[in-house]
Amino acid sequence: MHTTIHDVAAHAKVSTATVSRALRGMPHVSESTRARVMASARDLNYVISSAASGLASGRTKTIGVAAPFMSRWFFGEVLEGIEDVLRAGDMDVLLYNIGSANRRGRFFGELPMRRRVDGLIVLALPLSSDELTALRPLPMPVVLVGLCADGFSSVRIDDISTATRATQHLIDLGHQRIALLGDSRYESIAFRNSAERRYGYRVALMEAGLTPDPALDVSGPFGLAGGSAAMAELFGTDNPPTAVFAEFDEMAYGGLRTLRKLGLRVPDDVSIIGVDDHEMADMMDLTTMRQPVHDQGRQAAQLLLELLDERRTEPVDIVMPTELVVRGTTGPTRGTTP
Amino acid sequence: MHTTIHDVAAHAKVSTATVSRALRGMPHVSESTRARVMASARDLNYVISSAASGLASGRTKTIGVAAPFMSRWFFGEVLEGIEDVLRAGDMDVLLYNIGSANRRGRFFGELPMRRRVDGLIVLALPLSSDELTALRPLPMPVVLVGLCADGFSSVRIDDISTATRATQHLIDLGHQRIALLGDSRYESIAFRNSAERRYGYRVALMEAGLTPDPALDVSGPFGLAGGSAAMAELFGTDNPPTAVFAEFDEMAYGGLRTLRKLGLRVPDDVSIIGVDDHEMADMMDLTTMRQPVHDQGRQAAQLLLELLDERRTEPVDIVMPTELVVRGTTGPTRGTTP
DNA sequence: TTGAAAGCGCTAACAA
DNA sequence: TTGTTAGCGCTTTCAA
Repeated sequence: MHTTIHDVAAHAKVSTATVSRALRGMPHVSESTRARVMASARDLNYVISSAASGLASGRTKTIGVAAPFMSRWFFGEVLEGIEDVLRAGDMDVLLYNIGSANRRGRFFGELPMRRRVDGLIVLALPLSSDELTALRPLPMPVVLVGLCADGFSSVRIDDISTATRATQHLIDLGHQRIALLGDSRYESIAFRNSAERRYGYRVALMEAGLTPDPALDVSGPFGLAGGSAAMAELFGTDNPPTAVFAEFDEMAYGGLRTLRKLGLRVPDDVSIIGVDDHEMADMMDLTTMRQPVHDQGRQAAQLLLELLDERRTEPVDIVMPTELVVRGTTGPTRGTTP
Repeated sequence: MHTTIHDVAAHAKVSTATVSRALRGMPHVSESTRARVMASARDLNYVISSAASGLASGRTKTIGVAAPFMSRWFFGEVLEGIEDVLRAGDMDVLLYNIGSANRRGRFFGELPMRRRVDGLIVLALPLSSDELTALRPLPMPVVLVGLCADGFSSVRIDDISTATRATQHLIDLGHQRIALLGDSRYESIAFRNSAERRYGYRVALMEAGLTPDPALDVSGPFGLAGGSAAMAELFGTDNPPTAVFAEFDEMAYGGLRTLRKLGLRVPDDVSIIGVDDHEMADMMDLTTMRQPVHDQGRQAAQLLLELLDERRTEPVDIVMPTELVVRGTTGPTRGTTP
């Protein structure tokens, strides 16, 4: 059927043990033997059986990536970064979509990846403490992306200071009534990103001597529609804001649509700033806090590789920088600038 | 270390063969035995070793998904559909990013997925005939998404008629000078989507008695920037079009940006239509030909499962419907409507 | 530096 | 319906 290590061994006139050693680049194989083995492998079009190799060695050369969605920009970018680094490290990537409550329950309840992967990357998922507890005894390195938790390695941005700087940008432009447009989905289990961005927003207000107005704190389900609805809520009141900090660019887009429909001009009537520097932000001329997304994926994968070969043994929390990108959706208030 | 099938067998007081049968839902196991085995497995927190199972059975319960990018909207949507169906069929998804020439060469040259997966889905990738030839002898079912080729199963839309209908929509509005804004990347190896969309555009023009003007056939690399540049090229001439058919929504967005920068109004000065109904199309108020993306992923996975358990043995070419979605970027020409 | 041989944890005949 | 047993194709001692 398939060429096996035996075929290669016979062809190269060595034992299967030597083939195994030669092909994996292990020491104590003479150069001439190694060359002969590699040539045989190539000639016979040999591919290792990962099942056999995994069974014998206990290593799968595969890492799992778990995420609550696959179709969102953030995921694709991070995944690409992860795949890049892992493939270069000769690892495969196995996907776990744990978007639905069902899937998610199974994933943390049964931990079906246990014998399937050598390591795990968990993506931008708000984790309950039960879920973290489930993950802790896993006999493999785990890296979180977009969040952090005690005892786990992680790669993320500083959501608090990012939100503070975004809000500060609006304050610097003279705005006083600044709304928060947030993601409502995970309020119950305290989605860190969202909770921290909200916190950072409040910090900026307080530092400027402004009092957060609960009426200016609105949220909707993540995405364009949620942003759209939340913005409509803000402008359904008689004392709307002059500026809005949206927790995610994609929600800002939805907000922009609502503003346009209401006939409000941006930034003349309302300023808006997001977070991400999403691929369409430039197109939408959206002022935003840029975060390195692709690189977070690369870093996470790199970290996992280091954890795997024990170049690193202690968990680390890698915080990547964010950057204010000023575009056309933020400007001075009408009130303060003549 | 880990609980194995032996532990479960001992605990349930049966042989490992019976455990294997019971857990896999095979026939000829008494209900009481099956229940006992399942209880033991649960009690012992047993997870099968896919390596051992794969080695013994020859099946990996994994399918590979190869794509030239991970970070694009189309990929994420399709992937989500694929993952959904496969996970329900108890299959894992392994990722192969073959975006770079390097990766791509290795993938088709070595076929590293040979012993790793039971089936393969190839995504929206223009395949050279050499690459198709490399794929053909694979001893596993292969399903193509977004393209089709002799002897392979596929799921796609009819690019030709989709382009024809898009162009027809512009013609119906009275336009005569209609440009094509295309993807230049794969011209050399005849990227089907692009080539067929271009062909469909020409068909519509000819049928309407219009002569395709080479000056109105522009292209740039896929994406916002490419669309932007191609549109600039169109309006750098002294006889620009009154309407533009963009092969992809994402290129239409880029085109829209250029039009806005040039101070041209849409649709008063220029109409534009895309293909996809990308997630932002509604936001951008873009008229487009909608294609079912998530569903193409689901269908492809479904097809693969059927091929795997031999409910289906012959390749099929599934063509999914597209639909004109009229929004605000297309309207009558100024010339023809007073 | 190389080889012989004992598993790794399952599945699949075959037998009972 | 259940058990026995021989592999599946590697890796990894241990010896040579």
